[in-house]
Amino acid sequence: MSDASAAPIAKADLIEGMVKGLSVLESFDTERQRLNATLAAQRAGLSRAAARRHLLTLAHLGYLETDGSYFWLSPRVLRFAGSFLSSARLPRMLQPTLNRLALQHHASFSSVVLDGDEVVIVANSGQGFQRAPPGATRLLAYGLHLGARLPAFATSTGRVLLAAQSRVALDSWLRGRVLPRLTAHTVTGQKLFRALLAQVRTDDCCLASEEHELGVHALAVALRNRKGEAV
Amino acid sequence: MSDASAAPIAKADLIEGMVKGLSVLESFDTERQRLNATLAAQRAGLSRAAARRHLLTLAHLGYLETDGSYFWLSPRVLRFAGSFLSSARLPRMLQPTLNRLALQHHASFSSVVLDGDEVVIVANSGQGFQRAPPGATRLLAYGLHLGARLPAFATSTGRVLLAAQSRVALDSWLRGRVLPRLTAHTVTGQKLFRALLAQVRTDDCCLASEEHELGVHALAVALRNRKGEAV
DNA sequence: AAGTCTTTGTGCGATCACCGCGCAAATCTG
DNA sequence: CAGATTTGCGCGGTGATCGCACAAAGACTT
Repeated sequence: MSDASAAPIAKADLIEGMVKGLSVLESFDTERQRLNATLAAQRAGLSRAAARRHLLTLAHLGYLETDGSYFWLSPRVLRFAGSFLSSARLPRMLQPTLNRLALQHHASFSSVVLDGDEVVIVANSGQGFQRAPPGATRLLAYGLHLGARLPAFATSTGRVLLAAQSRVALDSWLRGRVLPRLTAHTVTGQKLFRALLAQVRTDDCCLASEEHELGVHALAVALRNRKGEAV
Repeated sequence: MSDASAAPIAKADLIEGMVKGLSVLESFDTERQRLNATLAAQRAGLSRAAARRHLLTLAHLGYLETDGSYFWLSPRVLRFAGSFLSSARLPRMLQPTLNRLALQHHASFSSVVLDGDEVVIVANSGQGFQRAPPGATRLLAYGLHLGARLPAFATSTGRVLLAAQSRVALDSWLRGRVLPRLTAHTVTGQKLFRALLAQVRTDDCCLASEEHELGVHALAVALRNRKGEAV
């Protein structure tokens, strides 16, 4: 979605079959993991017959598994993740460092990049160590696996990345965007948010306490290029 | 590829656009990470113009990034990995355990599943700890990130999974398969390999020493359902 | 248990999206 | 600077895809 129409390649000359197919594949998201043809159709926004054909094709190619009526993602989709992870130098270089940090501090560290409205975790280490310290507070709970996505504006890492954007890029990002109140502590007003980003720019780091989820505190610092680290 | 034609859904009624598109997306593999239109065309086996259109479409959808002539995977492909990881219970349940094991033993642990000829890493922990022990031998080197793929027959984990297959499934898997000699220690003969699997079945675990890569030793055990653990 | 209503699987014709060709522009090379 | 090679892209024909409609199966009601 978003604003790719502004790109110079807006020749509107796209392979429709693939657009539909990938939108079907994307309709398997975190909260809806098993779909039948009818559900996938309305999620992907196309007719039931078409959705069924696409599901069948994806299953045939091995990206989905099926019991005949329901479909779910197969491990084959990890092929893309594997290719990406081995190609992008960012996660490859950072992973050992993250592991060391996690080991030393008994906390979770992640590296994220911005993708549209959300941040994507591209490298990760440390969840599962929470039971080590006596507190046993289980800080970072679920869903922080690789590839997980969180709203950029409400996370410390996302704010660092947003603060690093150019003025115009940030303006277009904020244009018409609503900042939903995820918890009682979330900063929501655009004015307030801009001030917050300015603060992040001068501090070169960002602390977010329970703005995205209650009980979760996070601190992020920017890398010369880009990266975030979460506690 | 392979033999999916044996499936009951062999109605040969597939969405061709998506088949081509995904084969383009898959042509970005571990050893070829940046492609231009011409290269992608011959890798995916279609005409240059078609490949270009597919690349453009994928870039438009955000799965690829481009500088105008070359294309590479964007972090968005991790979306699928994220969805899969949050849907499959296997990696979700195992991750904390793997982390604990890695922390306690200063070694790497992975959980894998079988996908075609290869095993895919679905959960992982511990690489990067190699510098902790005095030896500093850096055992498990590169490429063992999530989604990485290794030939099943030459890895301890793959053999455990193969040994757990039914007789007929195993027969069809082995039919006409060549077991290339990856290192001087690789077991290659079909007869020998079958005997090896039988041994694995009785031992319920498998040790592989430098059969896939020199300097790498691995031990795998089966889970009630399925899983492997690598050192 | 039978009838009825909802949901799912699939064939068919019309439509239009895609393929490959070929040319022009750009880039590299000597 | 000219030749050789690669790349970008418009055009028309062709065949793949879409949505409809029907049939079968299941679910629910009374």
